[in-house]
Amino acid sequence: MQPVSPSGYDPREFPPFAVTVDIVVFTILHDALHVLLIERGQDPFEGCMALPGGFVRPDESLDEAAARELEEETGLTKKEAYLEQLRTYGAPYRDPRMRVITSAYWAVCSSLVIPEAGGDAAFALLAPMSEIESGSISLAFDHRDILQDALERLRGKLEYTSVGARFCPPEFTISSLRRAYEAIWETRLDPGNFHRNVQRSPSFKKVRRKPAVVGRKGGRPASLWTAPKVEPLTSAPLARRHKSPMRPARGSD
Amino acid sequence: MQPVSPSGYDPREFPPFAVTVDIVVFTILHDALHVLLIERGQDPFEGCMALPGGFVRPDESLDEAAARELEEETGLTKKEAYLEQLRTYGAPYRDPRMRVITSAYWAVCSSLVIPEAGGDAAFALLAPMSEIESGSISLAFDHRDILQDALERLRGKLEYTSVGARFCPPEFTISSLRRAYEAIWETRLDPGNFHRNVQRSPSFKKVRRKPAVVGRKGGRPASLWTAPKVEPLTSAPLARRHKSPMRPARGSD
DNA sequence: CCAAAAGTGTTTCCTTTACACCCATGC
DNA sequence: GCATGGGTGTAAAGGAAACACTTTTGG
Repeated sequence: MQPVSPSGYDPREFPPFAVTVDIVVFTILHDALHVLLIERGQDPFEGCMALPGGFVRPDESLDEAAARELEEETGLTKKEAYLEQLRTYGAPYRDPRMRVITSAYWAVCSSLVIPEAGGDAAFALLAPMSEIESGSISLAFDHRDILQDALERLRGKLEYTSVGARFCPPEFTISSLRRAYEAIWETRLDPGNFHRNVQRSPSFKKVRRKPAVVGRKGGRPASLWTAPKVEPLTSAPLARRHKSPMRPARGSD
Repeated sequence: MQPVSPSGYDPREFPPFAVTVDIVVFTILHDALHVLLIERGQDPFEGCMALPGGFVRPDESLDEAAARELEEETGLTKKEAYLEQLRTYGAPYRDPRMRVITSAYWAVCSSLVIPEAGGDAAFALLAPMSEIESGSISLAFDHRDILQDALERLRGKLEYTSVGARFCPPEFTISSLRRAYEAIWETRLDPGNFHRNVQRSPSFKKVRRKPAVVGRKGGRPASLWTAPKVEPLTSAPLARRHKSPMRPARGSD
């Protein structure tokens, strides 16, 4: 039989791989970055937490599989969440049962309703990213690595793109966007400078002034803004990511 | 049978995927960015050019497969080339024969000896990236997309990391590094400012002064430098990537 | 000597930063 | 009024860009 690939191998000679997608779903809760985890009720890593995910079907692309799994596990559609491939993990024994490679994706959403656990079905929770980094949560497979890589990617993209806006509802205030940045970078940002940079950025548009949400304590009502799409920021970043963990801002803290 | 994954599927129910790696090997030739391509002699896309690559074996990780294929096709080891995963491409019919997903990698090397084509064996060539972008080369599968994504990643990483040094031999002059930047970004950079930025960067170390290569026409001999590892640039980037395609520099040209 | 490339100094300009201050609202 | 957060002004500090100039070689 003739070889059918440039490297001289016939695909049919090769043992099958299972291909999955795993999704890191980020959201902000109580001014802290959280990720969606699901408790495994089955054999490998039973009782550990794992990223939501599942097998890629024969008729769908990786992106489609990720979008489908995201919707199945959270109800979020492509309109409601940002979704991007992170990287693919393929160590030979990352799944002890068989050869599985997984394309990890990361998603950003502004709010997430967690289905309540019913009976012994897998239950889901939003875990603070800080608890994952501190190692106090047991994670299945190589999901700790994936989460670490996803966090790194998120923190980087926050600086150079408008993806941060996806942590906020479609119409949001500049200060709520700033609080998302502060949560993700674990830093404090100057409100005045941040405000100016959002104003100047062509990625953000002001919408009609409107009395904001109910639970306000006082203070001037904020204008609402939108970010029509996630795109690289031309002109200046909204804020700069610093190496040093915390930078004090003026005023009270 | 019990479901064995959080999403309730048994891996054994799923049709097999073939998994390959494809590698974008970048190098500088005649002050222009080139990539290694191989002519396909077989069925799908016969006569088109394709990225080097091959099937992932059952006992190796994706990174190992990429490193092995790189060595098989170019002779380059991990010491001699930088190698990094780009992303994974998995459209259902990207290979018309069967379901194949491919993890694309990109590599950077300072020099590359192309094995001469023998008989009707697949022959390799270094193609200028400009010719690929202009569309004058027929590429197999989705390899044009992969090359475009790889170029974008390379251009970005050039700004924030020391990966550009891998286009130069282990010991190199600052001006040869600058010429690599100029080739990849298709721009001109100020020699004085670039020099100062390399000097200041902790990622670069000056080695003993040495009379440089033979084919020199005159001019003060340059010091040699090394970049021990590819890492994010602290302090300032060596140069800034501009949106506008060409920026004139002082002096002739 | 001159030409050419390496490397340094310096000025100008622009961005970022820090923070003072005013604005608009709830209580 | 007063507290609170929204939003603007601005001066000082820092860094990048442009380019003049010095250094060191080959011919």
